[in-house]
Amino acid sequence: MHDSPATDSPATEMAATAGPCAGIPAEHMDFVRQVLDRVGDKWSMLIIAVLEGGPMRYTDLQRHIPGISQRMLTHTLRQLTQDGLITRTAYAEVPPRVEYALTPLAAGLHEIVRQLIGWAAGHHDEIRANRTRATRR
Amino acid sequence: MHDSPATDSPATEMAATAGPCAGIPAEHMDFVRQVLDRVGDKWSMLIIAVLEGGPMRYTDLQRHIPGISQRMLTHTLRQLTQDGLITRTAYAEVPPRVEYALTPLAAGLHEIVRQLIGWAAGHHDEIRANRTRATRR
DNA sequence: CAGGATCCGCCACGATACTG
DNA sequence: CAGTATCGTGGCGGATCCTG
Repeated sequence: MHDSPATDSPATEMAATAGPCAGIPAEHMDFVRQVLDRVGDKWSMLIIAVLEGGPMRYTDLQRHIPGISQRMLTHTLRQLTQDGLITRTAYAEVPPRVEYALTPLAAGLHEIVRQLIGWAAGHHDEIRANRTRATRR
Repeated sequence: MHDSPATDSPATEMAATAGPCAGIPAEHMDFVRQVLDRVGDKWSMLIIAVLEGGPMRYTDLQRHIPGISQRMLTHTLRQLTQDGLITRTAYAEVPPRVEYALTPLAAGLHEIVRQLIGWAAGHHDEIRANRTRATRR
């Protein structure tokens, strides 16, 4: 990265400025990648999806998400909380109780991801066909 | 992967049916995950973004995407071609020439991802603030 | 020029055991 | 109940060499 915008090789035709995303400066790239990674993460979206049904406790989350381990649950929960996508509320009671809930920020993200899922579902058969087609080669 | 046993022990109470996404059957889950993985992939979206500027050759792609290795370029290109997101056209010439181009299918996906990027850019500072705030802890 | 094959480091993820 | 700590492993991704 770090392509000099103005003073680069004169012979080479530049496309990095206009190519990549038609306006996304390279400085934002790493950040966008972080968001994409979070979305592409195996559990993040699952947790958000589950949380859509209302606030939930640690153990409940674990019970509602079949394959997840404590480590990953805690880890993902941390990341999401850190990003401000969910809130963590701990009640100082005799039996410790902690509830996780979505923030409005998460709603916007989830909405977009929902579109993505819709797209995936819509072109499911199409991609499926292409994929099995290549299997034969 | 391979997280969904589907037919598990009868004694275990199932939550996967109603919990996860309030309408997304578990059967589609694995497929949706595959799409999300592809989106969250480090290079896929970069390649698609670069290809938006028109068809491009192997070496050109390599030159336009700073950190990518041949292995990953070839690998990702394969996957995308296999999914029908891009097309591979090889010209039988003395200096071998291969061009990659986007399919209309990719346009739809890229459009959604663009929204995602827009969202990321829009809430960039917000997330950034939350993140640095947690750094102090 | 476009890629296949191979080796390897790294870390994301999972399973287990322990704690406040 | 809600985590933390530690260890082991798989595979993702990079570097390098070689081929059609």
